[in-house]
Amino acid sequence: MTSRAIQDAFVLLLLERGYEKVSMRHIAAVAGVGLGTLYQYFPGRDSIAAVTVRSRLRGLAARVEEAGVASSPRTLEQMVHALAQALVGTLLGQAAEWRALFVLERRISSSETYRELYRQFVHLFRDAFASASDWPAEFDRERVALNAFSIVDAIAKHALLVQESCPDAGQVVEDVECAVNGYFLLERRKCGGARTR
Amino acid sequence: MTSRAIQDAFVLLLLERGYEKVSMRHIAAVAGVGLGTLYQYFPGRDSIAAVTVRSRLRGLAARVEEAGVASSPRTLEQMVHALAQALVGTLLGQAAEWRALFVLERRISSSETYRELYRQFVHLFRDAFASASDWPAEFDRERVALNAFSIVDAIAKHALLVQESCPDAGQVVEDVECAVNGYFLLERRKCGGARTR
Amino acid sequence: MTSRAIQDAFVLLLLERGYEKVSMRHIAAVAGVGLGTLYQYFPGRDSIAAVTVRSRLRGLAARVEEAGVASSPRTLEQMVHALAQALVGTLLGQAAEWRALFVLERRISSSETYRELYRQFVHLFRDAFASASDWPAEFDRERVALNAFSIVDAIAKHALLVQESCPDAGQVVEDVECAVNGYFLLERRKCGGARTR
Amino acid sequence: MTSRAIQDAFVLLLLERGYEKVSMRHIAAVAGVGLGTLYQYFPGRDSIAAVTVRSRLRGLAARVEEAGVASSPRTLEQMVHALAQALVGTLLGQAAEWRALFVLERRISSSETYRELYRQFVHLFRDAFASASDWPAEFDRERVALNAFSIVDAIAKHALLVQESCPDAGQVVEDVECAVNGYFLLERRKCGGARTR
DNA sequence: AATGAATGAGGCTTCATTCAT
DNA sequence: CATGAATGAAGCCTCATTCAT
Repeated sequence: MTSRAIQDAFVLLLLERGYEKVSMRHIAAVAGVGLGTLYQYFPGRDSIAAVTVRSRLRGLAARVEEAGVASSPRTLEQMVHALAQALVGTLLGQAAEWRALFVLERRISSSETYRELYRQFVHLFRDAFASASDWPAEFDRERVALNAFSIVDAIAKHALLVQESCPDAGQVVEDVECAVNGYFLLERRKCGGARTR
Repeated sequence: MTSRAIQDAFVLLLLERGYEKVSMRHIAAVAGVGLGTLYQYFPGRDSIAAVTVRSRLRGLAARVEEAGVASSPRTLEQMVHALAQALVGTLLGQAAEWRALFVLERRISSSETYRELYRQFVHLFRDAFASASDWPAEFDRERVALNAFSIVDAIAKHALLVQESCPDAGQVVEDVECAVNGYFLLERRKCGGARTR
Repeated sequence: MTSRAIQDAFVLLLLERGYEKVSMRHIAAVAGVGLGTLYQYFPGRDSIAAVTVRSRLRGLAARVEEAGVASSPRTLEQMVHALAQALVGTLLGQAAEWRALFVLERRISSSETYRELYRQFVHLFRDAFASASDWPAEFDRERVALNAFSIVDAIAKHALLVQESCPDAGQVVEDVECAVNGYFLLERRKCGGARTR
Repeated sequence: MTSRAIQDAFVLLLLERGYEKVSMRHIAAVAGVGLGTLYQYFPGRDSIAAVTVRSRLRGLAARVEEAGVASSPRTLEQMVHALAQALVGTLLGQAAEWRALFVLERRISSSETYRELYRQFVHLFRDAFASASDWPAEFDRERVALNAFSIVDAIAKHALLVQESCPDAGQVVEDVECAVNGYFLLERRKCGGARTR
């Protein structure tokens, strides 16, 4: 599809030259379409950036959601592993591209837009966790999912943005699992303690 | 001084608008000088960025060095605390500014330039550590200083670049101390083990 | 055509203001196109000058060539007259313009470019002369054409560049014919002498 | 003298870079004075050009005048030779410089200024000729001197401006003498004819 | 008198966007 | 729908000139 070709061209050039040096002519040339065609699909330059970022993030969310949906019931730990694997694996698999997209996102989205996006991922985590066979009924689903996602997001973005050379995905997944499971443990204790007191 | 006013204006605009959207006319206006004056002090736009970043980093180095120099003798742990306090305190005290400068630096300096800068900080750490009262004579000064600085740098930049809202400086300093002192402990053990064997 | 309009505007302004004072905005305004349009047709300011000069010279060559081509056979003297008439007539007909173009050409073309251009005119003369009914078979075509063209060029450019007020074209043509025919006479004598010896 | 140093610097740069690319900073640097100093001696950039050209031409006139003044009486032919020798010798001795100055003069002087300058040379010739021992009393001094100078000027400028490589001064002087003496001959005949009729 | 820091007009060029085909 | 020629705002930079020291 043409819109997809345009977005792919944009991402390619974003990596090669940085956002401010990606011109509409470049995009059109790489996408293999006419200059005017860009304006048939997008109202302007910034829009290509915004739509591309959002579209890629939707794709990321879809992959993570898919990993969280399973026919057979799973434990919470298995679920954490599956989600972490999907998220971290996808990001580090195309590290440079995702790095560029996240940096760009910081630049173009308002904090409002950003919150909305964040919430989507949190809901996704929430639903996945809730489907786990051993999800503690006493957990505040919204709050726990938010915290869990924050942890995953922090570690993954750190791996992506800070380290010069890309770290090993397996290691990062392990770190994520460790941190999230540790968090769940503490949450359980809090709940239990509150109850038994 | 005029050069300083220009650099200050540049940093201000860098924070407000991002590098690519900082125009020479903007800088001149904010610095309160004529457009041509910019070109009396800097050969061009990129140069303002480069000199500003380097100058700020030299200032940072000076503050850290100052913190490492003391009339009374100090233990290694005290020295680590002093250096970490100075570095982290300075960075997080103006977090947004330093974030912007580090991001910009990634974009404009060659890896060569970057290495040179890194080395300066390592030497600074090396000399400070060597002046500690309990610096282990058996340590390889160069290597140990390099590793110690890398740890500090990693944790500080993480705090600066990754986290959305600025973390508490005291907490970050604690983390840094913990990590560096732990590293020293392991180094000592290695050396001791090697000797007793 | 737009490219032609730009070149015409350039020549007009070249006459009025001199090369260095012809700005892109002036050209655009006089050509009746937008500023950006200039850069659709030419990569930059110098290119407009270069292309314009070359294009006019090609036009000149075309007119001279046309004058040299005739259905009915002609004597060498008639051919010299026809070529001289075409060349001198064209140059002096728009003396100021050609003066400016030649001065500009001196400034922008490398000697290499200049030689290439010169050669084209020489070839043109060579072919025209060779088609004359009484062209001496014993003439070295290349060399004789080169010398003949050099004579014509010298006299024509003198008339164009040196004299303040434009001289009479008829007079200049006469001078040219006289010089070239004289040259042919001497060449014939040399060849004849060589043969009879 | 400072003014002279400035003019010399200007001429040097004029030869190297062409008028439009000679900047005030360049001139100041080459002249070894401060930028502001230029404005103490000349009201502006164009003035440096104008004064320099005029000054050099005055120098030229002085040399020619000197050649025309002699203690011992001389024939008209000797006078022609002396003047031609001085004029052509000076011009071709520094051909590149004079070429640049004459081209520049064309660009900056109004036709009024030019006429004034021309007249000075004509008067100079007039007085020199009048001092010749065999100056024909019946000659109209003004008119004859004007024509004679025009001839000299035309041939000398031709030699200077048109020819790529500098021609031999001796040859040019010979040409000049021949042309001027021929002119005098015809003038004498006219006068004589008018008288005998 | 000499200096050069400061100035801003003006030149070249790029590029997002429009619009007629 | 698709195209790309045309446009002009806006950016970078140079340089003649001024003026306080």
